[in-house]
Amino acid sequence: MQQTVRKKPQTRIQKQNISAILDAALEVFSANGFRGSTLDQIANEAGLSKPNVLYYFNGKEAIHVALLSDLLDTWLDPLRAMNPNGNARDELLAYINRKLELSRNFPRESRLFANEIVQGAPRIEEFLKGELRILVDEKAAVIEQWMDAGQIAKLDPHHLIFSIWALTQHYADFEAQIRLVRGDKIKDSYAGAQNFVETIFNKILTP
Amino acid sequence: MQQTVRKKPQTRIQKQNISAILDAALEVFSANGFRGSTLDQIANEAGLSKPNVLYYFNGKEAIHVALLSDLLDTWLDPLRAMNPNGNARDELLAYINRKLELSRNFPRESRLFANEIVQGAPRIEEFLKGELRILVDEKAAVIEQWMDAGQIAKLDPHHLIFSIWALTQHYADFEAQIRLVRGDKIKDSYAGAQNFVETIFNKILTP
DNA sequence: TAAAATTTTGACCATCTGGTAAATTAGAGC
DNA sequence: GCTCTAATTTACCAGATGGTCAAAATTTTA
Repeated sequence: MQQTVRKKPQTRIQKQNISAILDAALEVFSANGFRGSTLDQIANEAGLSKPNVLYYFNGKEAIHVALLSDLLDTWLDPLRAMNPNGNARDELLAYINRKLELSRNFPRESRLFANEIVQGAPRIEEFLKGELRILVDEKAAVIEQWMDAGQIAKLDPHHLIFSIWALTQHYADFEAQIRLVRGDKIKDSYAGAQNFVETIFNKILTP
Repeated sequence: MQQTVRKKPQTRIQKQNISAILDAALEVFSANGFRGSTLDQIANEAGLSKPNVLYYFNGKEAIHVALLSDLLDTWLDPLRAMNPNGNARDELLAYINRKLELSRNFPRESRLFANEIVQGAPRIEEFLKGELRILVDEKAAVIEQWMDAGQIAKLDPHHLIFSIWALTQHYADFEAQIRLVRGDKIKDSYAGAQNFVETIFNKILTP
């Protein structure tokens, strides 16, 4: 029973195929959701046969879990990196920029996440009300202190965090909408995004 | 061949069952996406048998199309209602409030839409690059005039519209995340949302 | 290079799922 | 009531899909 988590070190072939499967699965799951994706699609995308894919993972669900576990970890990083002792505005704008960069560089991961949440987050409920909630509450408290100290405008810190998520992830999750509405006029959906987001948050945070 | 669109007037039973099917389908599709939903689920939710559902609609796709057609029409209304001759700030804030109300009152519709977009908008591509694009470009021009006239801050009007969508729809589409992250502390995901959104857009629009 | 371990494949299966056809039941109009 | 139409059900089917298994092919190791 070979799995991603194993005692023995991975062989060359294992490393290569497991990463090919995960990449293929990310492509397929992010574009079709869990139920909308088939093992055949994933196997095809990975250039392997279906039984061969199942040789490396215990099932469709296991691939999805492996993908999400990898993702959730990195998903917290930008928020975690916000320094309570730094300058309020700088820290928040840096966070916003990290989040926007994440959307830009990992749109498939963002959409994988979005698919989960839109459909009620059945598979990441524990993460959301566990790790994420603790981190958010902690950072919301930090933001509130900054506000109380008059460094930035007084706002609901939780809503502020949500608004950052909404705006930054929108560019990845709703990329299709932006692309089609903007048409061929715009080649890059992110064109002007960083500048715009930075501008409005500067205004929002000004007391 | 009975369809939603028919010459003969609908009978009492038809009206009742078609609306039951559409409501059930909205519930199921918005929670699972198109491929993730089954006719059995819809039939079950509607309290009918599967063949009975197919007596009223030509197939799974037809139900989905009927649902989306109904939706797309109302989706444009808030933006359409923005009056070029009105006061810039009032018009934009009114639009934002209408959009937020729509999310609050029709979260399933919002998620049905979100599911489509996240997965690449295969079924509403024509709408997005047709009707929606025309309306958006038209309203973006209006906003730009307001900006040029100094009524509101100079920003990219398209990005401004996207940011309104991102923020208002976030409360419906990512409701699961908000609910789980906030925990039992908050009963209503929209608590404080209107106040927050209005506050930040007031700041954003101030020259 | 031969044995051992790993990797890949082809042939299958059980279940799910969208959809159909014919027969049966219920309703509306007279 | 009687007839005609509308509505519903029962029994299916064909294809898709997740998954299994044993045999074959390949790679690694001794």
